[in-house]
Amino acid sequence: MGKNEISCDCEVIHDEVVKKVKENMLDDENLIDMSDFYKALSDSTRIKIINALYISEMCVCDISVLLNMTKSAISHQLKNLKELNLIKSRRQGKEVYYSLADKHVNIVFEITCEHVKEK
Amino acid sequence: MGKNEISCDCEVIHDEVVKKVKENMLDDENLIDMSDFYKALSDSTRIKIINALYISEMCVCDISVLLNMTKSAISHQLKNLKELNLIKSRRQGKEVYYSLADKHVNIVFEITCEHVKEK
DNA sequence: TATATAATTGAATGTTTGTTCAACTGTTGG
DNA sequence: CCAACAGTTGAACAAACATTCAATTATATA
Repeated sequence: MGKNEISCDCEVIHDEVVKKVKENMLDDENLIDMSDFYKALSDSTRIKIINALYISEMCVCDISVLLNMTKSAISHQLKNLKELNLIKSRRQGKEVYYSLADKHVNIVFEITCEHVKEK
Repeated sequence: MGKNEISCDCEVIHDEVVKKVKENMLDDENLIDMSDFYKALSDSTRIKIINALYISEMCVCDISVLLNMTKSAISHQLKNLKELNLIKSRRQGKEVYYSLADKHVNIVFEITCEHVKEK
């Protein structure tokens, strides 16, 4: 299928609107980064982890107990969050401690928290 | 399985930390609302729609052309976004125009946009 | 060194989800 | 009333994903 082939099933109705929006939209790359960021927070286990780490640095065992889930399940989700740069980790002896990566994460969490509460 | 049965596979290591976090975490209900909100923005099609509506109110056909997708696919995603109160709609003749539900959506979009750009 | 515990990993499984397809509803204008 | 077009809907399908399970790595300590 050619690059410019049209796969929508209609004609444009408002040329100027589509043109204006096309010119002002973010790049695909930025938008995909944004959706990936939101994807990280779109699961209830992961948002609970973020909420927990917002309050305090924690090790995997403690998070497991807190959320009443296996270490394996938690560890998989921590890996997801780390790969998306939302959290960071440090090892101290046998334990690995996780915390939020930076203040951006805090801020977005807070803003959305307020947004949801006001509904 | 009983409500209080433990399904994690370890013992708590730092009692005080877990206690403190448990006391300060948001309610499950709030956290699930938050993850649902993020879920709405976690797909690249939906975030493109949000970005488009951030710039201008649009009808389904125009969004289809803009994103080069079928009206059906767009309509399904618009339904998702509307059920989560991120967008609203008004019918004018044959066309249905969609726009962002309120300023909260704008704000969260802007904040995350900045966050992602700064990485 | 051997053992115990913390954590990670990969494969497997069941669930969720995005898009397609075809049929349908709602509205306008001839 | 009917034809044309905008939009919606539900079922089907494939892809993505969360958790489980079993095996493995890493570290501390007896």
